[in-house]
Amino acid sequence: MYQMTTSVTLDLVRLRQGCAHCSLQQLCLPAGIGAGDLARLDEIVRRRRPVERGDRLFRPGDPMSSVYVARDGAFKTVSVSEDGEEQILGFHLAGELIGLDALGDGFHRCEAIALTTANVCEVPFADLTSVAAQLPSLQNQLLRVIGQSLNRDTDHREILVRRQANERIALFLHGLSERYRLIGSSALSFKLPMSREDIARFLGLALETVSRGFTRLQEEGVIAVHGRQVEITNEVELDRMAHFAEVEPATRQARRI
Amino acid sequence: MYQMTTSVTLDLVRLRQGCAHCSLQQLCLPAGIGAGDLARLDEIVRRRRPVERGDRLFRPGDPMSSVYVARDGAFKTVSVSEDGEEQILGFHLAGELIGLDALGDGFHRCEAIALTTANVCEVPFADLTSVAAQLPSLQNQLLRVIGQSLNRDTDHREILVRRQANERIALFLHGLSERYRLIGSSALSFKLPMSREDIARFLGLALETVSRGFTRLQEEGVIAVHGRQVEITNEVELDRMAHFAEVEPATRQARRI
DNA sequence: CGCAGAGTTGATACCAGTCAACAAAAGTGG
DNA sequence: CCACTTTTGTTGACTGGTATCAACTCTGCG
Repeated sequence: MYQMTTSVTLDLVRLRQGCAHCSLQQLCLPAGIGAGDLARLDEIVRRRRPVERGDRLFRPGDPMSSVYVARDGAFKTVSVSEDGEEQILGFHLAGELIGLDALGDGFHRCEAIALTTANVCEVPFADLTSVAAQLPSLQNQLLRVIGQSLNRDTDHREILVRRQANERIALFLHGLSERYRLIGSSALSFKLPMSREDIARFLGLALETVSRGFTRLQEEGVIAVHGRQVEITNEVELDRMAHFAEVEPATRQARRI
Repeated sequence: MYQMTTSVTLDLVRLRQGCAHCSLQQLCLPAGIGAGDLARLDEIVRRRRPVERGDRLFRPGDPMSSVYVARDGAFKTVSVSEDGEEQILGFHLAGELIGLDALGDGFHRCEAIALTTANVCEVPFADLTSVAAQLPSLQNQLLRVIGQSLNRDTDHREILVRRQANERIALFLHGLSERYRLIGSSALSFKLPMSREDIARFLGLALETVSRGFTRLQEEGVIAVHGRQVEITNEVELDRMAHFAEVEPATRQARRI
C-alpha cells in the first residue's frame, strides 16, 4: 500500500517534469533554446502515459496531428507496400523525432509501433509551427531536427546500397552503437529492441542471413551475441568492416583452408 | 549580329522573369502562396546563368548557403563514402529542391552535379527562413517541400530494399515516368539524363545488371530502349512489375521454353 | 576517319534466398 | 512451479540471381 502511493507520487512528479529537466534536453527540440523560449515550448508539449509494446502512435492514412519523441524505449516505423510486403523504414531511440513522414501531404505514409514500453512526448504540429514562427531559435532547431532525421534516412540508404550482407550488418550495428552513445547509453553493450526479422526487413535481407551474419561476426571475434544482447568486442574491426569493402580474396581463401 | 542581339534580349527577359510567370509555379516553393507574399519571395530568389553539364552547385563540406531549384535540366547528388565508393543519392528534375542534405548540421554531405545544361534558381537559406517566419503560408510550403524531398528519399529506400534487380529497375523507370508527368513532360517517352553507371550506383546494382535489365524489359515488350531514349510501351505491365513481386515460377519457365 | 566513352553481351563463380529441421526462449494455463 | 504451446532464433543443404571479368559493339565527336 505504501509502495503504491510512492509509485503514484513518482509518476506525478515525472509527468510534471518539463523539458527543462528532461535528460534529453541536449538532443531533443529544446536544444539551443533559451530559458524563456523553453517555457513557451514546454507549454504545448503533452506527456503521455507509457505506451505498451506493440502500441501504435499513428497508422498509414492518419492526418499528421503531432510529432512524437520517445523519452525512453524504442519504436519502429513500418510501411506496407502495395504487394503486402512490410518494410521497416527506421528504428527510433530516445530523443529521435517520429512522425515527419507526413510532412509532404499531411497524411502518414507509415505506422509507428512501440518495440518496448515507452514514455512519449507528443507535440501538436500546428502549435509547434506557430510557436516556431515567433521564435527564430525554435524554427532553426526544428529545421535542424528535421535535417537530422533526413541524415538518418541517408545513412539507411548508404546501408541499403551495399551489396554484401556482412557490410550491411556491420554498418547497422555501428550506427546503432553510435546512437546509443549519443543518448548516453553504453555503445559497446546493449540489448537490441527489435527482432531478427525486423532487422532483416530494415536491411533488405532474409532473416536467416541476418542470423548467419551475427554468428559470423561472433566467430570473427568482433561481437558477442546472446539472443538480443550484443557486446562489441572489437570496435576498431567493426568500424573497418562498416566503412571498407570486405577483406581481400587472399585473406578470404586463407580463412577457408 | 542581329541574332546575337535577339538572343541577349531574350536572355534578359528570361532573367527578369519572376516566380509569378515561371512554369514551375505550381510545383516549386511558390505553390499555394498569395500574390503579395509571392513578391516577397521573388525578391530573394537569385536566377543564375545556365550551368553546364558537370558543373557543381556545392561540394561536400560546403556550408549551406542556399537551396536550389532547377527550372529545367537535371542534377544528381553524389556522396563519396569513406572507402571511395560513389553513391548516387538522388536525381533532381525541374522543380525539385536541391541542397537539403545540409539541414542537419549546416554543411553539405554530398555534391550536386549537373547532368545537363540547366537553369537554376538559388534561394539564400537565411533569407528564406527569415521570410518564412513572417509568412505562415511560406513556412507551411517550405515544410511541405521538405516533406516531398523526404518522400523521394523514402521511395528510393523502397527501391533499394527490393532484392530482385528487375523490380528495382521497373520501380526506377516507373518513378521517373511519374515525375516527368508531374513536370508536364511526356511520361511515356523521355531521354534519360544519366548514364547506366549512374543508374547502377543509384539502384545499388552493377552497371551490367542495369543494362541487362533494360534489355530484358525490352524483350518482354514493356519498354523500347535506344541508348538513353526510353519509350514505355506497356505502362500497365510496368506498374505491375514495379509494385508486385516477379511473375510466378510457372510463367517464368513457360517463357524460357 | 579514328578515337574514347558508353553500352551490350557472354561465361563463370559465389553470395544470399529459400525450404526445412531444429534449438532456445518466452509466454500460458493448470 | 512445471508441462505445454508459441514465438524467436540458429543451422544445414541446395538453388538461383547477380557480380565480376572480359570481349565486343555502338555512338558521338574532334
